[in-house]
Amino acid sequence: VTAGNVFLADCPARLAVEIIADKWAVVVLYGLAGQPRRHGELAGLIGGISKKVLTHTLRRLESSGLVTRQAYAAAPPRVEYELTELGRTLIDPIRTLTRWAEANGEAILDAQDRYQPA
Amino acid sequence: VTAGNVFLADCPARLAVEIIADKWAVVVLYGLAGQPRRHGELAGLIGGISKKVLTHTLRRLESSGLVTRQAYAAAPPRVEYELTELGRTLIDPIRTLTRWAEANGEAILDAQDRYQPA
DNA sequence: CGGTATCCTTTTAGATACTG
DNA sequence: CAGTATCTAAAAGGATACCG
Repeated sequence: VTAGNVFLADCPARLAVEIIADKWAVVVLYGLAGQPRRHGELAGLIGGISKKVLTHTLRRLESSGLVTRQAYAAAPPRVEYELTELGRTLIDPIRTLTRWAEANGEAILDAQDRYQPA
Repeated sequence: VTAGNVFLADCPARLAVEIIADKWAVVVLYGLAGQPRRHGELAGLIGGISKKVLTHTLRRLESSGLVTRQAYAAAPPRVEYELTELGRTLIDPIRTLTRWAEANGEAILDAQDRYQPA
């Protein structure tokens, strides 16, 4: 539900954007692209994310139908997270974004260095 | 700087993603797509954003080289915000994302309704 | 290993009032 | 109109310890 090209409050598109407009969510989804991953494996790949936040992020993605959680009864425990069909459809848009980021990250850092508040 | 398809901490792509992985930043950029906009005009289009947060978001986008701010000396004041060349290159990736959101927003809402914590 | 629980600090954001 | 200042509430996130 958009007017022209601008979001209106409370439209579905805006709600969905709120889900993915999250630093950790994007990084976690990207980490799950291609193959299922275990909790600790994801933490290692991402770097700098605490267990608490990773778990919380995964739960939120799970509750939104983007990720599945599969626990295998064993000692030590083994839990695998995997993108759902819906989650996989998000990877392309994310890749578009990360390609942009890789191409323009330096430009942004340069701009930040040069920026003088008026 | 990525290993396989996963972000490593502190790479430029990750930093750039942090800039755009922000609810308000995405919405504001989208609001500026197509034409320059005044402060109050943006606030009205977006809905539910306070002046303080809108100003802060615009400053951050400005400091990252994505938006320019042009103040015209007059009474009452007139300030226009416009995407930079760099900012305009971000609109396509954002559109890809919002198209996904519009197509899948309902599916996410449904999943959230059905979700039962294990 | 994959969590939870607790504590604490930082960040984010809303409301309101005021200014050039 | 566009913004700043102040205050406050709420959310996010890190650290650490503990549990099945």
